[in-house]
Amino acid sequence: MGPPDTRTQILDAAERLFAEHGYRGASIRAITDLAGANLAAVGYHFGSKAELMAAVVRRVVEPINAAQCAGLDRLLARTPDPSVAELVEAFAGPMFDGMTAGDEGGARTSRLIVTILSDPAEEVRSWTGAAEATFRDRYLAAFERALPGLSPGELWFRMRGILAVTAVDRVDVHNRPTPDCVSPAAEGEAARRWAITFLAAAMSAPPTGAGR
Amino acid sequence: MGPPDTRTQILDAAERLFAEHGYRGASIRAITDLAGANLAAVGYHFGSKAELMAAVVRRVVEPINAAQCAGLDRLLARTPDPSVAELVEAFAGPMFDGMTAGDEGGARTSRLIVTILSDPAEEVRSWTGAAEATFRDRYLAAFERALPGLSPGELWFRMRGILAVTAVDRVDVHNRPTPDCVSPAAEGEAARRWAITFLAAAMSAPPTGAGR
DNA sequence: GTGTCAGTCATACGTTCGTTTGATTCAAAC
DNA sequence: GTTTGAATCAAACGAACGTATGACTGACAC
Repeated sequence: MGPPDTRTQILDAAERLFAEHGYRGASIRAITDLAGANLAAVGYHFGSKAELMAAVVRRVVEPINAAQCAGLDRLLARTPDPSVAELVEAFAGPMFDGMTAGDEGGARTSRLIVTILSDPAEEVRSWTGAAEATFRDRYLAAFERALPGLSPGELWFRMRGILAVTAVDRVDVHNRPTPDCVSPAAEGEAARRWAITFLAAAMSAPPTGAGR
Repeated sequence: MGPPDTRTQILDAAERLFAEHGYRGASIRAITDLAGANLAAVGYHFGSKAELMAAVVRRVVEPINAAQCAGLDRLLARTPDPSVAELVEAFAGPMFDGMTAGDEGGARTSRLIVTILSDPAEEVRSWTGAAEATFRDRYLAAFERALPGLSPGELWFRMRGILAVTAVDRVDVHNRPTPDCVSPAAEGEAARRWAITFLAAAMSAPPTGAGR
């Protein structure tokens, strides 16, 4: 409730500008201006622009990862063999939570995640906490049991498909949305249910035959 | 067979470096160095860096769009009501074609497309030819007929899901691929079939109920 | 020979970038 | 009152950027 400290205001401004203009496109001058802070504050509080980006990403990704992890725990505590739909909901659902406050229906956070995923800069790629790899493997194992007969390669492909849809599908990839359609980003709850439906069906598809 | 002219070599180098480092991350100095051309050649042949990017994108996207358009024509010439799987194949298939020569299994071109889709720079977004909007609406109408009962908003969401999966799913979104899995980007043909399976099932999902 | 012109070249300009520095502020500690 | 240390500030640094300029090259036309 107290006045937000400079560090937090810089994080907020950076999260917004990194999402809007990408890592390279957001200068620390623009960030500190938006935050109402001095140019040197980034160096003082974070060390460098790259470390600021890492802090921003950590703040966004960690709660999502924690929720994904907790969701799987909750699921496995109930049954050793969750359904595909349950696994999809537990994995993809958290990406839609906490994306509504101050965020245009999640579009901004989604764009930030896309920026992270697609930015080829080496410094941006070293964002993930150590926890990510372990719980991801746990999901992989759970999906593997729910989808017998699926090759490891195809399962891996499909898990990345979940990431792709949840992240990309909420930003305006087309510059001109069809006018007679409701803007998907405007309705966070609808997007969530659409995504779960879409992905549960996709994950449940029978294995691709080896033949042509 | 003749010696490639400077213009083409710059286009090749730019396509590669834009894909690897993004629009802002690839300097025209690095591009002209890789192309073995002079720094001023970009200005001479293309006018500016933005126009170079536009030329690169046009060269990559136009054959894909043409193939998507032709695929729909071929489909509609056979039957007025193609199946969802046929429509998915016609729409997503061309994104996997012509991505094998000189391109690491399509990963590089995919990354370039992701760069285009996700880069928030205004100048990058004005890439699409006028043809794109029209044939996209034709696909929209065809999917609408094949999927009665789907709201326009959800249909729109699903079509963007196709783009997300075909583009993102072939780049290494995770920095550490699970070691015991075949790298998906390495096998272009497998990725193509996996994507079609994945997306056909996803598109064919029943409409999301209005209820909670 | 002279003129023309597309292409290439070295070089420089002005801007913006990330980072660093050293002074300054100010509340708490003693 | 003095000291301390975290925090903020204006200012400057060198590097890299996109772009512009003017000279040079060589083939072709007349």
